[in-house]
Formats: sequence, structure tokens, C-alpha cells
Amino acid sequence: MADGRAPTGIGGENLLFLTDEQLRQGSEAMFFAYRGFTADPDRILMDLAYGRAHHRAIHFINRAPGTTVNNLLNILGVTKQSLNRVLRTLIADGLVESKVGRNDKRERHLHLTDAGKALERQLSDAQRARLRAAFREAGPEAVAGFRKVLEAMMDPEMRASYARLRETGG
Amino acid sequence: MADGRAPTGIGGENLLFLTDEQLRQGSEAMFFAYRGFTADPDRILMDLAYGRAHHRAIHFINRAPGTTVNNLLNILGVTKQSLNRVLRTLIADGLVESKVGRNDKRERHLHLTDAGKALERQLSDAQRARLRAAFREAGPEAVAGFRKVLEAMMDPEMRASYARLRETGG
DNA sequence: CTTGGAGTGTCAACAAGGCTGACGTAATAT
DNA sequence: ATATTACGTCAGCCTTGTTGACACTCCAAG
Repeated sequence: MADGRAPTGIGGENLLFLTDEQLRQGSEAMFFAYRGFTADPDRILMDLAYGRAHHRAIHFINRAPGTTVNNLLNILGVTKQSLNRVLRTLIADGLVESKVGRNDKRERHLHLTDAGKALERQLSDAQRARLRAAFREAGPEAVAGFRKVLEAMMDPEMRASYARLRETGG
Repeated sequence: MADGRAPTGIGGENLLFLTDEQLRQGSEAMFFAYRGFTADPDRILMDLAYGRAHHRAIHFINRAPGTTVNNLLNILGVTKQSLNRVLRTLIADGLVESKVGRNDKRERHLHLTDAGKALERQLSDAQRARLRAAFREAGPEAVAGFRKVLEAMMDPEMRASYARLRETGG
């Protein structure tokens, strides 16, 4: 397996960012940063007896209103049983609406209610605040690099989902 | 709350990376990228009846050999009961050694056995392979930005842990 | 020497949120 | 008519997080 410990050959110092040590630091940065990334919404959700799973569902329903259950399943990468448990509580609590499809009546189209939109706003405001601070601190060039590396890190199917959302969203 | 939807005022286009839409794309990039980031080790661990928690413990014991349980607790951000359950199975399976401290015999110093080192190597090779590919694809400047943003995203205590590991490690 | 407290380990009980498998129902496709 | 798709649901299991309670070892202060 590729060692990469000492890139002293051709390319040399240009490849310093590919040493094992640099890669390990990248891993740890991802680990600690992801903790920070989820910390603020987690605090809000705890009070409401919801979890990260509810946040994810709310986020992507808001992002793609009218999406079907199956589509959401693919984006979130969980089983329908897992998603359904979350969805059931969100519908029962009046945050999400499930409408039978007009063309294909087997499908359910998911929307946020006003209450759902309010919670989504609360959660994304909290998360955006931290992200905004981090982006501002790091600067535009760093942000461009950040996005570039994250995109390259995704699985191909996830990259496709991400790109699709990017188109529809803005 | 700060809207940021249309940064048309002073600063203008320089702040395009701080629009709500850009921030939302940043969130989604984190979500999808983190999935990719953990996918490869997860596959290996599944076969061994271990989970991500075992991976994290192994990683940081390898990173700081001889670390105490309490120190590991702070880094991982879980309760001692959670960590102890994981540690117990790793010790029982002969991957981790727990040695009573010489100075303070209350403390247990944790080390990987040869088998533990082998697994750590296997896991980090898998994770590094993906990271290396992503870093290579994105280029050195992007990697620098990636690190900069992630660091700014951490909680202060986490940033301290990260910095401490960075010093000792490389 | 006794006592208080820190560091550690362990037991029990519980919850969130993943998973699989099986089954039912309605609607669509073949 | 039959097969397939989309969805919901029940039951059961796993990992990994949580609290609370308790015991043990050891260090240090009184």
C-alpha cells in the first residue's frame, strides 16, 4: 500500500500536503470540526426531544419541498424503517405534511408546515452562525478550497445528490 | 437575526461566500463529505463486529501511546462508561493493553498491541487513501483552505486538543 | 493514621437511531 | 391477471450514547 511518508522523489515539496502526517491531521480536523458543526443544532434539538435524524429530515424536506419518501431515503442513506420512525413523529407533531401524489397516488410528497419551517429556520440559523463565523475567519480563498476538498471526498452518488441540490437551490 | 441573503452593500461581491445559500451548501458539503470520510473504515469494522467508537479509540491511542483513560475521555467527548465498554472489548480481544501507571498507580496507560497496531494501520490506510485522493484532486491551496475552515469551525476546547495532537504528532 | 477526594472500573437500566426481515395495502406497469 | 413499486408498520436486534450507584486504589492533607 502507498506509504507516502517521505515524498522526497520527483514532485518533492509540492506534495508535502500528501504525507501520512498531513493526512492524519486532515482526518482529525474532520473529526473535531464535525463535532463543532453539529453541536449548536444538537443543543436546540435536545430540548425538543428530537435528534440529529429529525434535523436531517427537516433540512432536506425544506431544501426540496414536495420530495417523495423514496427520494429522501436515497439522500439520507438510511432504511425506510429508520426514516419512517422519524417522519411519523414529525407528522404527528405537525411539523411535516404528507400529501398523496396527484400523478402517482402511491407516492407521498413531503412538505414542512409553518411550524416545521420555523424550526428549520431556528436550526439552520444556529448552524449557519457558526459556519459564517468560520468562513469569515478563514476568508474566501480558504472557503473555496474547503468546498473543493469536501466535494472530492464524497462518494460519487453523494456527489451527484449534492450537485443536484446545488442546482435546484441556487 | 442576520439574514445575509443579498450582500449588496459595502463589501459586496467579496462577501458572496457568506450568503445563506453559500452557507447552506457548505452545510450539505460537510454532511455528504463526512459520510464519505467514514465509509471505508466502517466497511472494515463491520466485518469485525466493531463500530466507529472502536475506531476512534484505536486512532487516538495510537496517536498518543500511553495516554490515560481520562485524557482519552476528554478527547473523545463521551462518558467513561461508554468508553469503558469499548475499551473492555478491545482489551479482551487483545488489541489494547492497559498498564497501571508507575508514578500514579491509579491511572491506566493505554497502548496498542501488535494486533491493535495492525488494525489501526488497516483502518487508517483505508481512510487516508480517500483523503489522499481528495487532496490530490483538490490541490495544495485548496487543502490549506480546507484545514483553515475546519479549524475555525471547532469548539475552542476541541481546537486546543487538535493543536496539542498536532504538536506531539508532527 | 485517618480521612477526603481523585482516578478508575463495573453493574444496571434506558433511549436514540441505525439495521434486517416479514407482511399488508394500494396503485401502477407489464 | 400478475408483477412490481411505493409506502407504512410490526417485531427484534445492535451499537453507542446517557444516568445513577457503588467499590476500589491510591495520594495527600490534616
